[in-house]
Amino acid sequence: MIVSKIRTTVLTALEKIYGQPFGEDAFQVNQTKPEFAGDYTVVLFSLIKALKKSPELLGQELGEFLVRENADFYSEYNVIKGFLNLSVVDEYWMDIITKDYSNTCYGRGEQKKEKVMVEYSSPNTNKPLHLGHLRNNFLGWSIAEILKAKGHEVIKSCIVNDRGIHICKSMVAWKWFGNGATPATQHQKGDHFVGDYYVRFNDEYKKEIEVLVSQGITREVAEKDAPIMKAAQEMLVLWEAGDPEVLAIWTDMNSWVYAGFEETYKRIGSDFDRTYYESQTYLLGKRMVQDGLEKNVFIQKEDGSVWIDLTAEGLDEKIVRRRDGTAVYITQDIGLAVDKYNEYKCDESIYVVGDEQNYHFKVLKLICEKLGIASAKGIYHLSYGMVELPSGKMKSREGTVVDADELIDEMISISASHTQELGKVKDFTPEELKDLYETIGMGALKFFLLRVDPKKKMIFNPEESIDFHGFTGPFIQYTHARIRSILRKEQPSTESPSFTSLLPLEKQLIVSVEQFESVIEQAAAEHNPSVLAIYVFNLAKTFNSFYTEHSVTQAETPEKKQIRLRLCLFTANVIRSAMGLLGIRVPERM
RNA sequence: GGUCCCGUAGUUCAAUGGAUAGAAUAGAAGUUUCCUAAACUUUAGAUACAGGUUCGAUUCCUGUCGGGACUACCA
Repeated sequence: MIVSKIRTTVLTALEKIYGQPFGEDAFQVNQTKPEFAGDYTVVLFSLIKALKKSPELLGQELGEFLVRENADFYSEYNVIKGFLNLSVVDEYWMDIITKDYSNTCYGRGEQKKEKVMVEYSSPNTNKPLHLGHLRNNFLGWSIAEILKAKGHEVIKSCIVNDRGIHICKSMVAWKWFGNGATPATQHQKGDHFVGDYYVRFNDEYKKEIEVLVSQGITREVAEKDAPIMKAAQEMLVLWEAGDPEVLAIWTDMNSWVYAGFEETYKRIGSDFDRTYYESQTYLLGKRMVQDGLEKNVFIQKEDGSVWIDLTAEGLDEKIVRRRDGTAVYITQDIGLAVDKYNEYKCDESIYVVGDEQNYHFKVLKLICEKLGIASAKGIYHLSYGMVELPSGKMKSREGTVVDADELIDEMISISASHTQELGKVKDFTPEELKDLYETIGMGALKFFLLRVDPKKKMIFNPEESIDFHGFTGPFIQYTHARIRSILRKEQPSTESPSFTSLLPLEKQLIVSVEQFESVIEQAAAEHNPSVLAIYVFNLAKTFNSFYTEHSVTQAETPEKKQIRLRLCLFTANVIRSAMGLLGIRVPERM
């Protein structure tokens, strides 16, 4: 990577000129702003105290030394205030083009020893997926791929939250109001079918509370005593006791949901190496609670409920087992952490879960540490912001959600109508068209959700459809299609072209292409796919400027043509590769 | 009440303490006998407010105002 090469030469120079060693991060190396001459810039301010030099003098001495001692690498320098701008010789860039223009694995790292688990998606089996889940799925999948590209061994996992009081809620509603209906009888996708009963439960629950309140009961008591809520709680106890009738309903309803999920996962490209089920991890969790009780990590209250006291850590008391002996959410997460470690012994275990659960994961990590679970220190909560509507948070219970299946359908149909309007692919077969519409529609959707820093909450306005122009997936896909169109006409020859100096836009393009490796590194280190999205957009933009300004097939000279053909192939490879890390396909034509 | 997060162009997003705060979109004006105009070029437009730290603050600290999350025997 060029930045580390520059860093090394500067460190060597500082040592040789001033006899002072500096650390790796003693100064910054940035790309030079376009309004100044140079490729990369060394920021000198951080060095002036230690060297007792003015920034201008330091810059002059350093620049002069670098250009003299590394004449095969630096061509010239200039100093403006505390900024040393360095130009790299064209031969260096030509060399990269010659060496890697057809390398489809360009920028990917060496195999490392680290083993990482990425848990993502983690659906509840009581409702269909919505836009928030899509952000989770796209992020988790992308981060796993980015870590693979960095060279890590990655296991994608999924915990299905298939038990618990929330599942019992939809089960009770189905039992009371379903009259034996099934997705087949209602011609409905299974996850949507079950989700409707979850909503029905909450509607009935609210009604019951109002009735009780009107009878003079306080709201707090009413919320506890509402018959439908009691029924759900009783059902959970029966479920944990293995009651055959309850288990039968549970098995049926879950299988309906799974069928629905499978369809959606297939469309969005989510896949898992290992799927865990909460119904199988909660027992281990309960054993760990028992274990912790004996170790005095947990305390039991008079009513039988079990807690952990985290007030010394600045947190509260947290329940880990209910009064009636049933497991809560965190109980199974403790069991799962143990399970995962025993099975894979990963160095790091990443949980892709929304930031509303920051507290939960703080607690989980603390509990695991206190219980002496080996994997505790490797637990990393990749906390992402919620997707909100202009009116605020989406709530499944209140039906204010953007349904994943509907949104995907809409994106694909918009991409179809755009494509038809432009009429560039009239010779495509119906199958090819279907594939193209999906590639573009999903590309727009995935890019939309991944281009934003995961940590930040984002706003989605359902009134305005997701864009297909500008900073979008289709913009980049289109750039790729244009390049492929050139390459269908002509391929770069395998003979090395003779050296020609690079024009500014050619230079800009190869500089951008070269950054791919360091961008992967940054994305992996920050667990942040958005840096890749921003990068690949800028690369495409740079290519489009180049494309408008310079003809490839009609280049000024045969040498120029060869260089440009290579730049085209190189750029197309990096675009495909970068988009691949975001889970987005790029078409040959569009 | 306690803990934490966020306030950047009309809008949606950028900016490891660094140069004149970048993009996209919406607005205005242009570009197609020439490799795909889902493109390109030009233009106008923003750091909530008040202090502090320093060579330098969107970034760090304090306060004010505004918004949000968590603090469930929900998951």
